[in-house]
Amino acid sequence: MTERSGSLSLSDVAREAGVSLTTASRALNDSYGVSASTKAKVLATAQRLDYVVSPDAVRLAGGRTRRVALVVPHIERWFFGDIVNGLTAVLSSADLDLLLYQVDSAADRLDFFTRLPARRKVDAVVVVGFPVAPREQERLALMGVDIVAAGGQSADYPYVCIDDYQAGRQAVDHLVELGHSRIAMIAAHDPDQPGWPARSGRSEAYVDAIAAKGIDVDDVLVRDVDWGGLNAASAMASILDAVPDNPPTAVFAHSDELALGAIRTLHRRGLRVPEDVSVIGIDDHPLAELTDLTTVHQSAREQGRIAARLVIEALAVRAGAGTAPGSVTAPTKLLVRSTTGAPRGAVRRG
Amino acid sequence: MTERSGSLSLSDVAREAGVSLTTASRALNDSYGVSASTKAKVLATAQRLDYVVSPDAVRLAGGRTRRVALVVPHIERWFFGDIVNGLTAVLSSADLDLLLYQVDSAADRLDFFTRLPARRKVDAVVVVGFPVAPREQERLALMGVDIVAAGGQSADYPYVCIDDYQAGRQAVDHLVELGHSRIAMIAAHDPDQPGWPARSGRSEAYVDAIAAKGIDVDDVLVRDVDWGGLNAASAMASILDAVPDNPPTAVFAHSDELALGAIRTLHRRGLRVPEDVSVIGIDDHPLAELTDLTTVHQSAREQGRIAARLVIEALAVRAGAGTAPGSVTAPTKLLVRSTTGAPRGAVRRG
DNA sequence: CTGAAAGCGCTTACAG
DNA sequence: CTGAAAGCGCTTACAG
Repeated sequence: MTERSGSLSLSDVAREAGVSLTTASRALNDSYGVSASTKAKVLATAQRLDYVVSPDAVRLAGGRTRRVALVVPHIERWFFGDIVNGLTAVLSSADLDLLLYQVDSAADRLDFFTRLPARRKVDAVVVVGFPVAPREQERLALMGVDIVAAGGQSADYPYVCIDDYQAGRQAVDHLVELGHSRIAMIAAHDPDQPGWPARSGRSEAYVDAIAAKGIDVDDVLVRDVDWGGLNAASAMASILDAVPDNPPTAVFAHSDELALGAIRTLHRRGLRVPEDVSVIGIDDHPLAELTDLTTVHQSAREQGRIAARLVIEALAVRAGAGTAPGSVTAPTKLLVRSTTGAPRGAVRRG
Repeated sequence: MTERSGSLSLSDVAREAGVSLTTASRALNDSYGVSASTKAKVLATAQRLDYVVSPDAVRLAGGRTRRVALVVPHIERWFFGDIVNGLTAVLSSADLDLLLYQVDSAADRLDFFTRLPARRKVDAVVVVGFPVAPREQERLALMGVDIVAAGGQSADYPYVCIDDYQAGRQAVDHLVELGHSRIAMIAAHDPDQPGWPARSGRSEAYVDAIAAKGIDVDDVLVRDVDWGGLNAASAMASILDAVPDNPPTAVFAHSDELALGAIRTLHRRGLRVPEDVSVIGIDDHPLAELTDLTTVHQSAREQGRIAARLVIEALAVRAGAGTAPGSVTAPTKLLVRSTTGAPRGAVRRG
């Protein structure tokens, strides 16, 4: 029952500094109407006493909570984990706490969106990796919290994400430039997050890049799978089985994990990478370096950091400072390693 | 400024139910001294009105926050991410919120341990993957919060983790039983988390398993590296270079990522796995399945779930119910896939 | 079993 | 520029 372990309150600071509670509060909050000298005195006292504000009291009294909710699916996956990593780093340096809500399934989402709004627990929410449905947007709007999207766009919220079409072009154009014309694609989608439109940018890029070469897309070379390396492995096998006499010379996978799955199947079928088949992914997953996978790099961590900054800016605006945050598109970059090369024919020609 | 978006308070429920604020509070909190009928009436009213308690008010008034802090390093790594996944799943079903604190460096830790205690923001803290130093234990004790350790033991806190020695024995014994006697080991440690003693259990197991066969450990076959596949790749190269005429016939890596790094070097040196060298890891990382890696399986997610239950039990005890949580050792299991086999000699003998 | 009252630590009109 | 006072939504002695 040793509840209060020595932590002192604002009134302690006020008394010690010789001012009223009101003034102490204003000084600490940079409110208007406090002389410079008084403010300095209060700040110094607070510092000396190691005073730390009680977020709960602030919230109850109508102030900000200094808490932000992070709504994220599949936190165990590299991309999301790295976003969280970057996010927490800058959020904590701004003295903001992070409430984590994992929403893998549709049920989780419903639960989150119906529960959070009940009592405002946070000042802002960061939605990672999935689009917010119209009804969910309404609930969020009702709360009056600031919202930021990371790893994708959503509604009109400020966002940070890569340009999926651009990333796709970087990957497929690389294959095309190498001389490939028979290029397979393994596209991914998350069955629990239907309607995520961004991913399709990668598919559009594939179609365009190939069309630019005057070739029609051969649907038999395209597979759409649930997320996961194993599914990609099956998809690759399925493609190979469908065109035994005329296999693709290259594979564009929507992600590195998918690419790794495809490579596994290729190896099992006795095909060499890249001699027989080139493979490229997107992400630059930590394992991509370990497996010498050619890929299109993106930094999830940096996107997390940017999302945090977007939140901080939005909070500042609300507090009457700064300007509304603008969305940012994170850069992507082709990283040629050892899983792509010129197709056989091209080599022979040399 | 539309602050309160229709969320109603306990007094609304009390009025509606025709009881006092006090009684309403007691009914909702299962406190003693409320007739069954009154309690039922209050509960029904609260339900009907969609009442949700304000955690901040509760906390301020001296109640519980229903928040738990998770202190975890490297959340982007599979093991930690999966622990978080399991943890959030059961915590949220118990209506507990999770505050995430990432502590990768020593500076992060200092920051966390000095800041959190200032104002109790949580009822419990789950420490994942690193030991709590004595001074940190003191700060935590001062807060009067419940503490649970996951992914390792720490002080006298209830914990959930695997038996590292046991896991190590399962891995090395497998190699020994296959007929290997020249077994290398790539051990890992996190430079940012010195003093984590659990890992050494894996090393002890290596020594014992080999000694049990009457063989002395050859230090030239052992490397201790910073966490990460690339470091393991270098370590493997270093081992091979050290004993060019008498290379190991098997490698025991402390984790799957390390094992994958070792395999990469083996392949680059033209060595086949498992024909020339067997490799085994520990974890059963998602990629282990994709790479057919033989390993010792452990479920990080399950450990996360168990940690959450430990927290819930501890909170119940504090509320006067249930019994103190007991620590649990999560099971591990050898999973033979395709990276281990009998050594050449043994094969020839057959 | 039930209720009136004080208090948790702040912020914010409202008056100087 | 500064302060006394009310109130945020709860819990918990203290009295019935």
